[in-house]
Amino acid sequence: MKAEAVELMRDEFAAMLQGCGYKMTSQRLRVLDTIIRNGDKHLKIEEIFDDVKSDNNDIGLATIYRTMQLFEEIGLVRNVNIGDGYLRYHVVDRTEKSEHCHFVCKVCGKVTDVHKNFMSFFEDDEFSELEFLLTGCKVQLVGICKNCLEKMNDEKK
Amino acid sequence: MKAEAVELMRDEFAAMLQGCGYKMTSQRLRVLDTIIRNGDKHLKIEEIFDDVKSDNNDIGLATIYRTMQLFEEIGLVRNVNIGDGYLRYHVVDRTEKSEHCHFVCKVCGKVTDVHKNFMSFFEDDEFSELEFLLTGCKVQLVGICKNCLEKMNDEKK
DNA sequence: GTAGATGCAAAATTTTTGCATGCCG
DNA sequence: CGGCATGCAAAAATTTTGCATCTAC
Repeated sequence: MKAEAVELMRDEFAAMLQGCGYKMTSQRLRVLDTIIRNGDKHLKIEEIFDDVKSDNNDIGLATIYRTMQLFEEIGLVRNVNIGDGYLRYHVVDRTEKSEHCHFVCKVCGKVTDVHKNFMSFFEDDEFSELEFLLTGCKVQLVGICKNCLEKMNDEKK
Repeated sequence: MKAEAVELMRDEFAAMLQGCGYKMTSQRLRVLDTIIRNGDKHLKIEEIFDDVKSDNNDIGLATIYRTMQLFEEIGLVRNVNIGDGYLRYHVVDRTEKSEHCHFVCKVCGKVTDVHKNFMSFFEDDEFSELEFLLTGCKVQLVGICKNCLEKMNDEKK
């Protein structure tokens, strides 16, 4: 998504915020821009902070924390936990039927989105015995990415 | 698993440690005892700390951190991330074919183990295009547990 | 005896909070 | 204007580290 897209979304974004009793501010718009430009990067707070600051305009770290909590609350982003100890976020794609899953390379740590609906896996009869209401699922695949596999092969030679 | 079981495991445990160049200590044995007695509780560091301390014998918090890192390294435990911001651990059951998954109640936060092998879900042809070597998967189911569902029903009445 | 382990306290990290000031609606 | 938002700094909370001492092997 390009900067123009962010520009176009601006009104819709303001409406979302106001609908929940929040205000549109330049900081929130700049954070929105950053997370949309890095839609698939699963940025952590510090990375969002650095990116937002890079436009020669200061912002407080606390504002990033508060803004991401707000974005999560209004359903704009979701947090991803790849086990590296940082809060990471990705933009929610409303056209997806269910949350996508993440493949994490255990060599380089890179996260790759896998767009596939897993909910159906968990909605069959086998699970009816579990006695709870299932509303969502998070799937994390772990392995070694193509890049790292190639590097490992090169080193062998 | 009872205390006797821990006692019986002691030699095997010592062998595991020594095989990796580590020493058997009373602290490590007490931590082992705690995590085995609470096998399905997914304790966080502080809870392990409190439990180990409760036998009227002091231990340092740093030791718990170092011990859990060690246990993870030798494959005795695995960390679970239910998104509450704490490092949590569960004992690895070597009789399970793959890692089990966790159901997290979004009302009370309780974690329930679901013993089911999901790896086969991800090993079919649809995934061959993904271009990475899949070695494991973590599945987290989210919903509302039986207890909370009942409470919600009671409140309606 | 020696290398690894512990305990304590200090440090480092990450995240939250209080409060004066600023700015959206 | 009024109240929500921001920035800063201080505080909290979690985890790591350094070092003297201790202990397993």
